[in-house]
Amino acid sequence: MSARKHVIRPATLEAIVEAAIRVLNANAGATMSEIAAQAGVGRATLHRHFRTRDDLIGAIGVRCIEEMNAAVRAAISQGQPAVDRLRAMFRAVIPLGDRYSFLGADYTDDPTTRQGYETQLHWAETLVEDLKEQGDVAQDVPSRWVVAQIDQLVWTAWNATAEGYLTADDATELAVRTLIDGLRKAR
Amino acid sequence: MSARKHVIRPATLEAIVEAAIRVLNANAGATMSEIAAQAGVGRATLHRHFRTRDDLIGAIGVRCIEEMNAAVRAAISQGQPAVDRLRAMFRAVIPLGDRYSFLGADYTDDPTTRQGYETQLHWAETLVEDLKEQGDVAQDVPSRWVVAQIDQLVWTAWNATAEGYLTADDATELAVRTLIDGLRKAR
DNA sequence: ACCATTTGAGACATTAGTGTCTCAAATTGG
DNA sequence: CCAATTTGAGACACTAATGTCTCAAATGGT
Repeated sequence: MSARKHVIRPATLEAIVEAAIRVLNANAGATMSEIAAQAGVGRATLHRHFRTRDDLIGAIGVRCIEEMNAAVRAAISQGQPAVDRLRAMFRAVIPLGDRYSFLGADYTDDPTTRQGYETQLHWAETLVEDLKEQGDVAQDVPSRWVVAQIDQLVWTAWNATAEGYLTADDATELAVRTLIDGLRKAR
Repeated sequence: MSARKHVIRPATLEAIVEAAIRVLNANAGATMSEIAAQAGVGRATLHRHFRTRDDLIGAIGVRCIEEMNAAVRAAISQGQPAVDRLRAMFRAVIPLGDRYSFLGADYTDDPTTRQGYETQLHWAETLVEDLKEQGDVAQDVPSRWVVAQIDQLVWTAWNATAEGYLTADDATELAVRTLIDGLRKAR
């Protein structure tokens, strides 16, 4: 990101970023041409505002992560019990699945992205600690396992809604239930 | 796969396949040169036995899937209760994680691969049906969700052992427990 | 309506990877 | 130990994508 002489037009920026997210989620190896075409923008314009492909990927990576962190922050309130925070987090993040799922595949080493990711991780870790304290998760389960499980559940839940066999709400409920109580039977 | 005039030497074939699996798991976009180098083999030899890159990927894809299916088949016996089959499957598959994890990323449309994948899926589906019948999984949970969960658990479990915070046995046990009973507390 | 500035289109050089080929050297089986 | 055949190394043509540049045309602010 950066433009010296050229100032990007907001509409152009918007078109590029949205197209890039859309296209890269469909195909992590998509080319600049494809992205430009989908954005309805000349390929040169892409390079004008994002010198290299990595710049572009880095920029939208940052955007997605911040979008996600913002959604989570907006969805939870401090006093809530841990399980409710977990549920709120799922509810906030699952609808965003189709926007940020490319982040896993198109790995970037951008420092800002990495930092945003650290924030998420840290947030998840404290959530897990709270879940343990309140007896929602057994103490003997490694926290890293729980965090990994939460990550995977978000992905599975997004997939389930994308494939259409669950609504976002049902997926949220099922994710919480799977993590805490398992699938044996409802309680 | 296929060689008209040249017959591949078993040692060469082995070196190539193993290197390809290793390298592609580390980096799904790895080049033929990298694979050849890692196999200690000339790049031309790669092309001699696998005309195109897709041929190579297809071939090792088939190999991995068959390896996996064989491991599962060997690990379970017919009369077993569903939960035990589930456990046996985890135990058999988790150690193979580092070999077949590239299959998800480096997507191939090879018909044989696809068929092997269908076999796995079908197998998993009947397992889930049996789990439901025996009351290990609630009837109201969509089977696709359960299958997806199992898939994810294999991956998470492999990851956990790769990162070293769980032994293969502990990961197996935890995976079963997570799926059936959830993480609230041991029973 | 004008002027400054961004944009689109296309030409261009560059790079990286693929796939083919040839020939000398190494390996294997008999 | 010899003959047949695979292998390695390098040259080669080809393709696809990246990134740069220029200039005419569209756009937006005033």
